[in-house]
Amino acid sequence: MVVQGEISDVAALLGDPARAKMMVALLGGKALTATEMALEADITPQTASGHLAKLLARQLITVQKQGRHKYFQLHGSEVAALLETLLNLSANIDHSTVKTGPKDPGMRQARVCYDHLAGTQSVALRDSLLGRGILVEESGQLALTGAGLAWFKGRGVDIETLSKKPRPLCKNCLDWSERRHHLAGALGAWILSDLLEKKWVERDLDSRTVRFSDSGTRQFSKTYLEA
Amino acid sequence: MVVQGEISDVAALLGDPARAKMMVALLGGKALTATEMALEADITPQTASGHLAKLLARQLITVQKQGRHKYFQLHGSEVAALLETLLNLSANIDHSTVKTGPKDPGMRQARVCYDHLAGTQSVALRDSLLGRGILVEESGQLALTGAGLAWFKGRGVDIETLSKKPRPLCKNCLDWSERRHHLAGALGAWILSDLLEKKWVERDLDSRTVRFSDSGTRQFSKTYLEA
DNA sequence: TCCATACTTCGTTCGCCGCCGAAGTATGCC
DNA sequence: GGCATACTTCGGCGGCGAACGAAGTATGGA
Repeated sequence: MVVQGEISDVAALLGDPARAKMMVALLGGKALTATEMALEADITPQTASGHLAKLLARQLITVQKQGRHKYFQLHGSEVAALLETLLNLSANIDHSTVKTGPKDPGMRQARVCYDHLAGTQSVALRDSLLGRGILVEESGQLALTGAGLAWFKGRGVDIETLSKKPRPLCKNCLDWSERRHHLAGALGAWILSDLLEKKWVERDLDSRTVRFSDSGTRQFSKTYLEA
Repeated sequence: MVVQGEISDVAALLGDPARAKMMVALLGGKALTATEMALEADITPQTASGHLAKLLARQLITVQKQGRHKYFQLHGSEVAALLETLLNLSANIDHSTVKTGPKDPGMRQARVCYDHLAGTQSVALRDSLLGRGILVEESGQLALTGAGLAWFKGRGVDIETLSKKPRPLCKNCLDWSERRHHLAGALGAWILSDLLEKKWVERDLDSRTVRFSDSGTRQFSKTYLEA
């Protein structure tokens, strides 16, 4: 009996189309039930149940039981990062002819990437923050400047608390559709939750798409995009 | 016929134990021939040939033909990063009881991680550079300081040239055996090649292990580890 | 020219695993 | 209690694909 975890075991779990679909569905960040994921992957609940048991055994996902429902989530951002890497690598194939990313224009424009925003809007956001000296990029790494610290504090962000988390504050994340970096990390996560709380954007019920309201677009643009 | 690359296709390639072994063998950074990899994975050459064709089709590896030999390598550091992530995730399983990393003490101490150094020595290296103000870490991101720039220039590193490459200069890379970060990126790669060129370390012929010579240990310690 | 070596292609076997139907357990609502 | 819903377990079917033997194609050296 093999005790040591083999790299092929983990990869094989993601190598099944149904399981992969289920995992990508979880990339949306929402906790999903077993039946929801079964629908997502076009399989019966009992098949999904088997898959979920395997994913749990390898600790790629976590469960929370709530009455007769079981809510599944990705096991931390490490697993999410693995999925992102896979998405980018699989999109890279034959990059001369194949259009990258989703076809849905709404999803191209703005979608959830585990816990932060992705899509054209989010690439524009990163560009703007860099252009205004709120963020700097040094040898491929993002960092908050002193001016940026003040700026975010003025917007009500508790940077000290965010910094204490065991994850980078700012992080580049390669955008699946845009092929450019957008802002991830604790700060990226904060911005998304802030947008949701302020109701500038609204999550689609059954996809990763997020929709900007009319006033949300205006306010987002004024706050984050205009110099 | 599916044109768009599916994430499960890539994962499935790494999901086969034989193929996974072949890919991990390439993590050593050396180009290998088909038969060498067949030996590594305990399969016959014709089976390996089939695997390699599939890996090539998905552009996870590259070939270079040289006479009757074919030399295979990983297709860039993106693929290497994917393998690293998988290694770490699979080692994470049952972390309460399972010893992580390799059993070979030499390999624990120093080994090659695609193009840079890994193992206890390399973790010590990063700690020392941070402690001496040559590198700084800001919200999980490594960066070279002004003092560090001067220090590396004094050691003959052409930082300008290194910075021009489309990859981060300094990068944290989670160490498989140590579970702590070591130094990766263009600078990490430069240090390894410098150690090899100066003959302070020598690569093992058929593993990822690198061995420090007696004088190499002394000089490495004096140069990089002592304040 | 002849042989050895490196790699590939083809055909066959065989085991694993994803899948569903049917039946079983837990939970909540009326 | 009775019924619906969510999830699980079991058993058997079916197909994909990894593996090797055998034979075929390049390359290099004697």
